[in-house]
Amino acid sequence: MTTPNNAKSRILVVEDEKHIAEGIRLNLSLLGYDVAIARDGVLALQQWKTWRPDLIVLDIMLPGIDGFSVLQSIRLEDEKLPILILSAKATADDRIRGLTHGVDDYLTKPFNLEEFQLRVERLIKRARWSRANEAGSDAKPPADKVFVFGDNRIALETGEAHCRGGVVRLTEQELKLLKLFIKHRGRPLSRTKILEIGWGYTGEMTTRTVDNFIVRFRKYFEADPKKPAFFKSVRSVGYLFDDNRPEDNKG
Amino acid sequence: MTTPNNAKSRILVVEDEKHIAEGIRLNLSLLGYDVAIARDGVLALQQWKTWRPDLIVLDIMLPGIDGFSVLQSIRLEDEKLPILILSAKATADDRIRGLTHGVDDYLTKPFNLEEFQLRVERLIKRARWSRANEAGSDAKPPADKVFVFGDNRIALETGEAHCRGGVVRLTEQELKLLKLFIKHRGRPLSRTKILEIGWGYTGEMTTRTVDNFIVRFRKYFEADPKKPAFFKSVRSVGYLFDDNRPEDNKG
DNA sequence: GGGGCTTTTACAAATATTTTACAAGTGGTT
DNA sequence: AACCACTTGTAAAATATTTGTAAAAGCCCC
Repeated sequence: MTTPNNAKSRILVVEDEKHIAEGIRLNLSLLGYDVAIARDGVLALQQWKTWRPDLIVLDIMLPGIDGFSVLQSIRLEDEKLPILILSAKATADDRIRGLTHGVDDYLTKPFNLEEFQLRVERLIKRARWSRANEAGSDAKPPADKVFVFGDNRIALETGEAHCRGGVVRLTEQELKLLKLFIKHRGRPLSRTKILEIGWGYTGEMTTRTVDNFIVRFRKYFEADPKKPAFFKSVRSVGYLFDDNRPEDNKG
Repeated sequence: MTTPNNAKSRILVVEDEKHIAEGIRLNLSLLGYDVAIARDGVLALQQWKTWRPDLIVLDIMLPGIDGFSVLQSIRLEDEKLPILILSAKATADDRIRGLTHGVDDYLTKPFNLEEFQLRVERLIKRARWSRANEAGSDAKPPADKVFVFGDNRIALETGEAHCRGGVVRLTEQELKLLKLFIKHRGRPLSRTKILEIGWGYTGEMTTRTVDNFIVRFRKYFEADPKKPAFFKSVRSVGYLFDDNRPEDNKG
């Protein structure tokens, strides 16, 4: 499967046997990764520091500093960087030793190439998910003080809502829920999620609480509560707050 | 404000051999996890739905629906939930099959207990990192996955389908089935498999349910529903979703 | 103890899914 | 080509599930 890579992920291969290293490099390159090779532990650490790879494929048997030391050294500074160990021997004890030190995956040589590729892809994918929030991405600024949609104007600080029909003072819970919807505007929110975030409930529960709030919101803010334009329900999921912004300047 | 996320992590163990299951439960409990056991595939899916575990330990050989169907069924709805496979046999092919379907880790029975524990902890830890940004605090994952075929555009996250004839909001079941087809595009899917993965049914059954969904899909997405270009039927087998992609790169 | 919320309860209404029933299609065999 | 034994397509009826809503019951704070 071709991955639509915006930025190629970087993989550092630490392996002293040149032909193996090159083989791996070739393969990962074909998968669309940016690959670098380090032939010993010192170079590995150096590369890791300067090049900041997204994944490290690490041979355990290395000249000089051995793989485990490299591993531990890295883990002192980066807890999350995915590391996949390649090893000739692999007793349970070896694997345990690796896992204890924060290895993510463990393959024994000779390994099946396809399996290797799949494992690499999986690790990279997971790391991406993790990293998503790290950089803060381009989160929509959740509106400063006043949020406007349709004919409605809501002062998020004070909870004063100007809508068709006059001014309403929103209650605390209403405001909380409304903020939640605003934050997630444009995508469906499951009832469970809503209850979890807004109420701290957990697990399965049946309550019509949320629905009642929705009813109220629709009364306040919808031109025709029977045909909601903003607070739409998504059957068997929950609700979707859709502020029909004329132009959604994305990105 | 701060979400009440102090709760113990939940682990669902899917395993039919009672003494193994209990052994695992005991061990994981001692590590401080909340453990539940499901003795077959159907129960597993049920538990997963209602209990929302943070990790699933899945035996492949199960009575009724097999582990892979359970796996696939879950992956249709949750891409990220960490899943660790336990299996008696473990050829490279088995592992590849698992990894292809989004398995996170693969252990062969009999396994070393300590290794098992370490792997579980690692998976849980990583999943926590990933989950941090989910909906808990801020922001939204940047990319919506959109699948395109013919004149149709389907937002897989929200279930909004743009097709000839306008936009349709797909129902849960439609979406689930559609994802299943997309995942298996180009390959025929037997009715039985479809029912197993998409519905959790097991055994022999006669129902026209699937066909009805197909009818609907064809109505939504086919230029000429009578001569389907995408949702083809394969006589005496089932259906085949064929997105006529110009080129399917990758060998 | 009253007033203003919030949550639960209890149905009615809306919508989705599954079954039923039958028409239509397919392939193989004479 | 006509027949048979299936298999698939489809609509409509029957079920099942999910939402909408009001009214009753709980809570909490003066």
